[in-house]
Amino acid sequence: MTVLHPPRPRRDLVAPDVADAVSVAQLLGDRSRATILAMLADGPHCVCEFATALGARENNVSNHLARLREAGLVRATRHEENGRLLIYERDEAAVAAARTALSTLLR
Amino acid sequence: MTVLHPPRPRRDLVAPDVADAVSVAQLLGDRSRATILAMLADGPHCVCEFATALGARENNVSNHLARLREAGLVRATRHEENGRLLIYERDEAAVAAARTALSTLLR
DNA sequence: TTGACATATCAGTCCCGACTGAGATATTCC
DNA sequence: GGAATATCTCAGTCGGGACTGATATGTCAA
Repeated sequence: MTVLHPPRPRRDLVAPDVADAVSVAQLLGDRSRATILAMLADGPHCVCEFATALGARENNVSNHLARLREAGLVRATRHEENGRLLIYERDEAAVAAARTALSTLLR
Repeated sequence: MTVLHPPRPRRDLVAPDVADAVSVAQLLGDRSRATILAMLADGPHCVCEFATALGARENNVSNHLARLREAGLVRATRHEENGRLLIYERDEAAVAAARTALSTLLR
């Protein structure tokens, strides 16, 4: 398997734009946020469920959810019967876009 | 669109294992490493080509390549005609596994 | 209305990881 | 052999981001 490459390095290569994929990867690069997104794959959950599953404090989890919210990957609604609970669910369009960005980067 | 969720939070949820996807995401969460992987999508390159394309110093790029090497995503071989050059190429199997891990996380 | 529950916000601390500078190793050319 | 090129390694610095502690906001129940 011969490696094809000019004997003289090219100095005119331009770096592709990877900004979108990088910002998504930064979000997924934290265990708490990755776990949250994985748990949301099979339905919505409230903050305290993430906290107990992760063994993390709720304000900590809340911070991570804020990051995911600002990125548009999740959204929050109040529970209809128990209004104390904030129910988080994935924004499937945004998640699909994130998946595409990462897949494209590794294409 | 009604949110389905029990009025009492579940305390028995177990966090899924996301370790593989997280470590891949941590690698992609840096602009330099993401750019390197993207550039490698269309053929091998040497360190100095990444450095010029990124506007980064070569020892810096070398550090990022070491991280990618340790993760098994890339490998290095000497150039046949110009042995001073180290040619990096992607390990397509490892890249495919990384893509799968991320896609599964966002499934 | 008071208290408990669920979550958010904010300031402060701390640690990991990206970058720098310097020096070492490997290869080619003269 | 010695100079030049290409890359690596390592110690040190610095900033961003994750966590903590405390407090604020909103909701329900008695």
